[in-house]
Amino acid sequence: MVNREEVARLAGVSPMTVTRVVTGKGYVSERTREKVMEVIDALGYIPNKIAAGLVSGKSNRIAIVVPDLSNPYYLQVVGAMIDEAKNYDYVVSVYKASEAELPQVIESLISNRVAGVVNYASEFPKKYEKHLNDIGAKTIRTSYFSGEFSMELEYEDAMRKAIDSLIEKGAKKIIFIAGMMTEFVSIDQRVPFYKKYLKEKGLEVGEDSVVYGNYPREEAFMVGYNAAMQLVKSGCEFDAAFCMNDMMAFGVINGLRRMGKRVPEDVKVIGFDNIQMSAFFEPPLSSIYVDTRQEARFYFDYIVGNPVDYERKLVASYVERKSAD
Amino acid sequence: MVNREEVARLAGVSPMTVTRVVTGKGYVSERTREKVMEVIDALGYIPNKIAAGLVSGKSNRIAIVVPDLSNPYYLQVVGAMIDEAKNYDYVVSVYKASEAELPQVIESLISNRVAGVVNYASEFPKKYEKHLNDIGAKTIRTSYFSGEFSMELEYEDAMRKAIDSLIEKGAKKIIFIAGMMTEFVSIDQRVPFYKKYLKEKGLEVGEDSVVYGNYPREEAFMVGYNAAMQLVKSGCEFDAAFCMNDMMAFGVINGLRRMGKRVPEDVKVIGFDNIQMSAFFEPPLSSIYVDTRQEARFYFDYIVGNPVDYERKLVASYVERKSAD
DNA sequence: TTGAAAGCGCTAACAG
DNA sequence: CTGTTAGCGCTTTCAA
Repeated sequence: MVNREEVARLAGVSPMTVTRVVTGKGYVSERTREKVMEVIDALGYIPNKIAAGLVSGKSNRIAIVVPDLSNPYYLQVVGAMIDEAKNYDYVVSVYKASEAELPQVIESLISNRVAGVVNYASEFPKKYEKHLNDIGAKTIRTSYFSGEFSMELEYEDAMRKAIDSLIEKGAKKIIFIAGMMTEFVSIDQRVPFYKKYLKEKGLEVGEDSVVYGNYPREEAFMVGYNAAMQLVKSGCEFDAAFCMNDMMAFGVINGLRRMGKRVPEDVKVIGFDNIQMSAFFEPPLSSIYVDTRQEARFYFDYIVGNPVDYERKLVASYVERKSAD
Repeated sequence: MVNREEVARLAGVSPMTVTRVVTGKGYVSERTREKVMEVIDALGYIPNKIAAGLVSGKSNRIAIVVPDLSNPYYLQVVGAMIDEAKNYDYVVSVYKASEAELPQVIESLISNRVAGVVNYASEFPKKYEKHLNDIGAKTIRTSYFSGEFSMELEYEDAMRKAIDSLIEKGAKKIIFIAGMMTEFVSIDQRVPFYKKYLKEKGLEVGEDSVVYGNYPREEAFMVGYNAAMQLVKSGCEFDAAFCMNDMMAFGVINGLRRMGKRVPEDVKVIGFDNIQMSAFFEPPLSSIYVDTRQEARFYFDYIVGNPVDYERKLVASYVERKSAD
């Protein structure tokens, strides 16, 4: 493999000059730069970033850890991160990790000196806090779990609109299909707000109003599907369901259908995330969402240390479609 | 950041001994090993793989490059690769790259000394062949494009079954929605076989029998959606459609519906990949697929250099569901 | 079974 | 504007 030294020799300069040309840092005369570039092209020299990273202690890698690759929402975020990363010559790696696997993944990230970690999987193990700090990695727990990277997520307005609309259309018993284990949901602001607002509106909120589940250990779709079947079998008389994400909502709709219920006639369904498919599903799915591109941009600005001149706040919107009509 | 030297000092051994304990290579007495492990745990020492990689010239990273993150099929493969990777302590990074972006991505992979690249995006630029070879990276172009990593993909049997079934149910004009640009499809074996077998069966195969498109520049779903609308608008009298992948098929079904056609009554639709959703879509989608886990296993065996004692051949299956009934 | 020396390819810091 | 020196933290190789 051709290295800096070889380039330097052929170009008749010192290795350091080659570095200057390659990194674009420091002064190099136009003539020298051209000469060096020629040699680089001729030899097909590709700098070894491993070595560079060793010295500088930095890498240009950003990791994004998700619990469930079958959920298009994460991929939307990943996609947005990747697009954003191109502007800064960063590279995004995706990891799938359950809560149990997270430590192993984090350790690997530390070994590899990532520049930043966006973690949708679960809490960062406390144990690695110092390490992550030592290597200067910026950590972000997804906003759903109000993390160390503070960004305000304004869901309440959108949820209010959604619930108002359901009530207006005659909904009496609105279920929240959280689909996750209790511990997960407990850090999320949506369930508490749902309860609060329903009470405010004088609607019934019972023990059975929130359905927990096995997500992300199980795939969102299946969680929703099974939840809906269970719910109907148990004789619960609900006429609307909020789902923690769109994939879950698709599962719920299919589960309901399987049990002979019609959406939206018998049960109205609303999801979160507004993934692309939602507009095309049958029936088109109502959903609440925040702008993924924006979300990615926030994360990125934080990780690369861009000066932030805007308010760190994401406001959710409600999109009504046939599934809640 | 605590390093090998510090561990060595506290454990009263040489740095080299620490390395031996950490890597598990070379002889260390049980007593020494225990002592070292204690210090490692106490200090929370995490080896720096960047440095290790620099010396050894190897990494434990495998890259997988896809053209379209919104296509669940790729994610299924990615998921399978990740699961497989765990058995070998490898890490999988995912990259999204259009044909134009591929060189940049490959260059980055070379700079970072990846151990292997699974490339679904497009052809490897010839230019980097030598580099990839120099760093010992195993390259795999996806099997769809009969790549340098030879693995036989047996689609014909499944396609034959699918087409037979369509004909049996009265299909007269079967369209193939390739959805990709011509150059892409030209390396794929499916379109030629489709044409050949249709002729064999005495069915009409005209200019308009294969629909090309903008995938992966555009998302599969949208490509399918638009293709279906166009097709109907153009007055084409087709009664069945093969789609290059399931997401495209979903798009097609929704496009048809939009134009007032019923699936499967007016048009029968079959996809490729058999992603999880397909079983739950309305109507459930017929599909042709190969076993993703197996595919991932093959790739992995090749990359890590496992001895291969099985035939490198993947046989596709046809799953019939309501969309083609 | 353990240790010492050499160096991977690069950047940082300083000197010219 | 360009070069020199000194490592980054680890593995490889050889010697004890």
